[in-house]
Amino acid sequence: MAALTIHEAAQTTGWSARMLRYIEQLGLIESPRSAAGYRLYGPAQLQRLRTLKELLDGHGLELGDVGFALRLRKEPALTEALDEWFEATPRKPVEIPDADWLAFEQDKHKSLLTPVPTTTRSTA
Amino acid sequence: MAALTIHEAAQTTGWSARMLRYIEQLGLIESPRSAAGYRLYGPAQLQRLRTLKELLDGHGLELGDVGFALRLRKEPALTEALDEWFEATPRKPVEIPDADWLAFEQDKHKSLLTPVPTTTRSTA
DNA sequence: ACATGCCTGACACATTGTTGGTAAGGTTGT
DNA sequence: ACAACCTTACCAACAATGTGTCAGGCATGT
Repeated sequence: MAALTIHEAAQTTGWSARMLRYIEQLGLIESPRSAAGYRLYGPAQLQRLRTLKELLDGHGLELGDVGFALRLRKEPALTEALDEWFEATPRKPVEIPDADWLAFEQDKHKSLLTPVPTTTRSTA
Repeated sequence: MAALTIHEAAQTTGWSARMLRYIEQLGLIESPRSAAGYRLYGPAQLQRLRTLKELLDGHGLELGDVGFALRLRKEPALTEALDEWFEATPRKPVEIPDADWLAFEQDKHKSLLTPVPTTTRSTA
């Protein structure tokens, strides 16, 4: 038998079988299946599982984070939307020194502030 | 006093004041402070808050996801590490001149040659 | 000065994510 | 045939998120 079963793979990688299934469910590592549907872990999968662990440990990540990173790779539109949002940063454009930035901000307020009617606050 | 206070900003953006502080705590939107430490929300921040809401709704994200995206921008090493992991695709691992790997491949083929398994395979 | 509003913390609660365990049923090797 | 192992699905326990609220202490406007 060249490939390992899930419990064997768990043994050698340090994950639990439960987590191996969970990782697959997150779309992070898909193992081939036998004709009967058994997961088969080959060297590639084992390597990936081990490096995944290092990745998490080394950078303080969680599986969900890697899952999100995967989503970013699969959905360029999402990456783009995030890029756009991050670029609309409230930080000053590098060319404008602090004082000018503040003046700029305040000036902007006078013209286009409050797109919503009265700021009536009903005390909660 | 050109900028809005936190409750006013909450009012116009649809977030709660509590969430505005939470968002700041996550490092997503930092508002300038008055001399006494009051948060001051200018047009830039308000815009950012509104688009943040759209971003979350439109893509089914959570604040933590955006926080993680921020981390990716601040830590190129992290992005690189993830790139590396994702590129280590299970099809062609690094370079394993291992007989085991070939054996695994053959086994995989053998498995794939077998027709539909006897298990109750409901074609979802 | 007083009423109101902001600040930081902290406690609380619902929801969700993570991880383990167990049960019912098919598969495999001896 | 039988023991051992896999699969999916479900329940449970515990941690993390998201969100409200309240308390004690300054700040601000009238």
